Formats: sequence, C-alpha cells, structure tokens
Amino acid sequence: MAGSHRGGQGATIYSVAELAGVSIASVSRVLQGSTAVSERTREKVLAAVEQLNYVPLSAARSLAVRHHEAHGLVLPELTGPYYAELLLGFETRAAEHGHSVVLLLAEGKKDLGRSVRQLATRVDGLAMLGSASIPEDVVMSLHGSKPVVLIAGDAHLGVEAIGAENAHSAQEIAAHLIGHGRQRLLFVGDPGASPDVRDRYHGFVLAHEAAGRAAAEPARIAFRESDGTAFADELLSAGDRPDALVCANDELALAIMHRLQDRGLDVPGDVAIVGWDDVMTARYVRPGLTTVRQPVHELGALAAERLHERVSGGEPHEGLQVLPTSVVLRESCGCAPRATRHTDH
Amino acid sequence: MAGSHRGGQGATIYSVAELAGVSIASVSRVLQGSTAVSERTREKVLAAVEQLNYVPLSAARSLAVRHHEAHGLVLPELTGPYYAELLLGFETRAAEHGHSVVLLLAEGKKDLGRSVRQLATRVDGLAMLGSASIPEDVVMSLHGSKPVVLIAGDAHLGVEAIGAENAHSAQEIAAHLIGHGRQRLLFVGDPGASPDVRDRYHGFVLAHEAAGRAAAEPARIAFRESDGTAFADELLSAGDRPDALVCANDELALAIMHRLQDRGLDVPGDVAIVGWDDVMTARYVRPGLTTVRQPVHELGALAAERLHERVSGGEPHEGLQVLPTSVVLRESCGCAPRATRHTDH
DNA sequence: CTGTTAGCGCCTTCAT
DNA sequence: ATGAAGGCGCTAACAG
Repeated sequence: MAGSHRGGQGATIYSVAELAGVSIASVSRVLQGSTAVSERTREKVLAAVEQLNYVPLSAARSLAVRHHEAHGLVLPELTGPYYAELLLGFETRAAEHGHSVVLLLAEGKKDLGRSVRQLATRVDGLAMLGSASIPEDVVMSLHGSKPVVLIAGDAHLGVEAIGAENAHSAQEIAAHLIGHGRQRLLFVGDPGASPDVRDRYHGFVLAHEAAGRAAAEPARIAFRESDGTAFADELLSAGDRPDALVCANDELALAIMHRLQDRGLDVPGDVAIVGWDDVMTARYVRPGLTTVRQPVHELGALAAERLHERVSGGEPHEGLQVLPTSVVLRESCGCAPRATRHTDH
Repeated sequence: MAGSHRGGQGATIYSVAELAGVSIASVSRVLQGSTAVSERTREKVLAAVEQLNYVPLSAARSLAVRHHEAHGLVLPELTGPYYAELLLGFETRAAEHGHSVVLLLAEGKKDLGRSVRQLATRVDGLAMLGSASIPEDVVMSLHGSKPVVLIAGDAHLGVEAIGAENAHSAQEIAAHLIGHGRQRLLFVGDPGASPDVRDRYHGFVLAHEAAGRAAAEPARIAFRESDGTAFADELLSAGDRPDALVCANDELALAIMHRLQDRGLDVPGDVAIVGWDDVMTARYVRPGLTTVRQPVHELGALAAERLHERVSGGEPHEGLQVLPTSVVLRESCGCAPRATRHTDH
C-alpha cells in the first residue's frame, strides 16, 4: 500500500497518510475540516499534502459522499452570443458555489436522451434550454430523481422553469411599429420552434388586436442567417411587400436587412426591421437595429443558483419566473437617429 | 441490499441484478459487452435495465476503471465568437469519442491553479488556451500525470500544442496595406497579452522589414470594445494620425472603425482598418471589414482529437502543429467593393 | 456461461 | 484526538 511519492499524479489519501505518519482518517479530517484535529497532525498532514500535491480524486469522493459537486447544462447549440452569454452566467455562478459544469450540446447528438441520462449520472442537477428539444419523457424521468431547471421553456408538470419576458416586449415593439404608421407588419420566425418565439408571436398578435387589426400569419423560417438571406430574396420578388418586419432574433433581422439594402431597398424607409437579443452587430450596423435585450447572463446565473438551492436541500420554486427585458430603440424601426432609449419590462 | 424499484433514480447494479434474477457480474457483463453472456440472461438483464431505467453511476464506474470518459477545457473567458466556436468544435469531437466535457472559465477565478487541479481530478485530459494564463507550474505538474494540450500557446517543455497560423497572415495583411500605398501602419493590440498577438505583431514587423521600413511600436491596448472606442478617441485628437490600423482582433477593429466613422472620418479613405477572426459583424458592417479567418472550430476538434489519442495510449505529438488561416479581403483595407477573395496560409 | 469476491479512493461512524 | 473498519456502486479477475 505504499504510495508513489513522485508528483501529484498517483498521490492518494494513503500516500499522504503514510508520508505524514498518520491514518487516512486524519488526512480526511483535516481536508474536510470536519472534526477537530490536533495542531500537530494538522501540520504534518498539510505538509504531506503540499509535498505530494495531493487532491482527492473526485470520483472516489463522489462515490463516498453521494454527490458530485457539478451541474450539467444542456444547450441546443452555441451559435450567436445568446448561448455563450448564458453559459458564462451559469459557469460563473456555479463556480462561486464550488460546482463544476459539464456541458452538453444537443445539436448533432444521435441519441440525445441517452446522452442526457448519461450526463445526469455525473452531476447533481441539470439545467436545460427549452429549445434543446430534450425528449419529454427524459425530462420527466430526470425530474424527481435530480433537480432540473428549464430555461426559456414552459413550466411543465412541476419542473422548475425560468425565462425572459417575451409577450409584453413583443407587443410593445409591434405597437411601436404601428405607431410609426406601418401598415403591414410581418412576423418572421417559427412560433413552433420554441416557447420563446411562440410567446413573441403571441405579443405580436396582441398588438394587432389592440389596434383593431388582424395579424398576418408568421413567416415560418429557421434561425440561421442563410434562411434570412433567402427570405429577403423572396420578399424582393413578392408582390405585396410588408413595410415592417418583426424578426424572431437579430441574426435573422440582420441578414434580411443586409440583403434588402444590397438590393437597393431603404431601411427603415421602405421597410422597418426589428429583432431580438441585441447582439453586438445590432449596434454597429447602419441603421442601428432596434431590438429587445434580454438578461441572458442573469438567466444563466439564476439557473445555477436554483440548482444550488435545490442540491442544498431547498424546495423547488413553483411555476415560471420571468426576468424583465427591455426594448432598445435604434433607427431600423423608423425612429430618428440617435434617439436611443430603452423601455423596461 | 434490496434496490428501490421506482424510477431510474436509485437504481443500482444490485437492483437490476435482483430484478433480473442474476448476479451483478452478469449485469455488468451485458452492459460492458465484455464477456459472452447467454441470450437468456442478456434478455432478462436488458429488460430489467429498461424497466428500472438504469444507467451506471459514473463516479462508481470511474473509480473502478480508473478513468472518467471526460475531458476538461479551460478557456480564459467566453466573449466573442472565438471561444464559443472553439468550444463547439471541442465538444462535438469529444462527444463523438464518448467523452463528456467539463468547462472551466479562467476569468474571475480567485485560485485558478486550484480550480485547474481540481478539474484535473475529474477528467482524463485537459485542453487549455494559452491565453488563459494558467500558472506555469500548474501546467507542468499536470503534464506528466495527465494528457495536456495547449491551444494557441507555445510548445512548452514537451507539452503538446496546437494553434492557428499567425505570422504569415499578419505579414501578408500588412504587406497588402503597404501595397495599397499606406505609409503609416499601426498595430493595435498588446503582443504581451498572448502568443497569438505576439506572433501577429511579429508578422507585422516582418512586412515592414521586407519593405525596407521600420515598424512602429504597437499600441498596447486590451481586447474589449470599450478599449477600442477609447483608443479611437485618442487617435482623433492625436497629431500625426496613422493611415492604416492592423488590429489584434475584430472587436477592436470594429469598435475603432465605428467610432472613427461617427467622428466623420472615412474608412478606408482616411484610415484603413483590418482585424482578426472574421466575426459575423465583419461582413455586415460598411465597409466590410478585411480580416483573417482562423479555423477555430477545427482547432477545438483537433484538441479533442489529440486528447482522445492520448487517453487511448497514443504518444504525444511533438512540437506545435499550426492550422492554416486565410485573409479575407473586403473593403476596409482599401480594396474596391465586392472584391472579396481569400488567400490561404 | 455465471456467481463470488476483491478492490478502486475516499468518507464516516464506531471504538478507543 | 485518533485509528480501524465498513460501505458508496461498479468492474474484473477468479473459481466453478
């Protein structure tokens, strides 16, 4: 049972115990700070730990204490600043609580359900995006065995959920467009793609109802830039062109705006365009893109916080907590240049 | 030793063995596919596994097999598309090999060394960005005990390193600017911040030497947009303004360009600007930003691949492998509109 | 082919 | 205050 004393690699609790001339129990004690230890042994142990560069093997510790000090985060993908920011907020807060984060990207996984269950095996709790399309039964089977928090998803059968406000800001931004005198608004994005988009379209419809008008059917296209570009081309060749586009996210809005401009259209003159997320490009482009900003970082941090509460024995919060968003008015909606102001929700 | 049969939560190898009416060894066998098992028991086990929704506890398995089926990735931060893309490539490839990825963000960690060592405790190998400023001794202590690959860092004392080409493309882009008749080029970014920036500045100097000119000292500013904006203001009030800026990354280039334009300068008329990374904004902005594109995704994937090779018993590759980059010519350098073309390195 | 058993490294009562 | 010993869940010999 002699431990190899060279480098922190193979150092085990046994090797430090041996080096320090004490029992492994004592080593564990000073490291866990659980029970009192004599100053004498504490010093010897610490010295040995230092010399051997010892760090307890996480798997062994996990097995013994029956938890992992780690959280899982499953994201659909990683394009655009949204997910990165969310991940950042999550990792930061998780780390503050001493938790590692193991990441799972849904995109491209052949058997997502299996991947998630496998992930669940090495963490204390999971946070997942509603748009990651995790099989419903997988979520439910996890829930009950491990803390689960859904981000930007619906509050399902009792699983904790958090998200950013959507409907109100959508209604506001659509109403804003109508206020600018726009007559034919079009919602660009697929409400079926995620709860977020669904709620945004809902707000869009509400704004129309409030104005005594009927909302047009949404243009159900995907999120990527290429989809936006293709859509812009369609728009160009279509007969009755809308004079305002409410896009499900900024990537879409930007791609469409860029293409339209290239083809000689004036934005916002010929057509106003607004998006969602307030990505970096939104403020660099001309005209500046009017959009709605979400507290993405906070959302990530909140998810980590909730998980922490849960593994610490806390009760799950009920229903869905929604974080406020704010619409950022720039010029693409028809506002006068530099009229930048925000409205909170 | 009776297992709780409700839900996959507490299901252990014992509970499935009991349910299936076999020994735990048999369960392990069919799950590991190691030794042959009779069709009869295999079926019983599989049925029990299915019914109990059993997945082996990763910690227990890790302890027994002495590896984790997970890789660690330590990034300095997560702003901009660079890290996200790298992470994406890494996670994707890691997942293909059946490895989980646990992420560690260096920024804001009080005791990075400890965090990294702690991370090392739950993974089979680590990949880290050269710019994450991991203490040298920590890297070296890890190296030798676990596979380590450095991304965009220097090939240190035998640790495996990979990166994207920097000097050549920097030299080319600087020469390109000189070819446009620019007289006073300025490099914006701190060569001391990372090996990448250092190498880029080196190429910048090389281009000057090749043209029989002396390169100016770099403007040593940080990476963020705010730094760029502040720098642009400085430039505006300075007496002898450069007529071409080679920026260490696109965020910087974009921020500077935007501010300069706001203040009435013409880009590239008054000053040409080029950047690095080819972020999304680079192609949306007017004029389009000339920049150099790096195979970031591939870099991440390669890192994961190398780690996989190593944990599979492969020998570490020697020296530093560099992936080719390509300069993307748009208009901010002085090229005529739409003259988009690439040059590979 | 299958069951029994000895660890993997660590934490934690339980005695001392 | 300290050591001895059992157990966390799983894998891998080792016997049958």
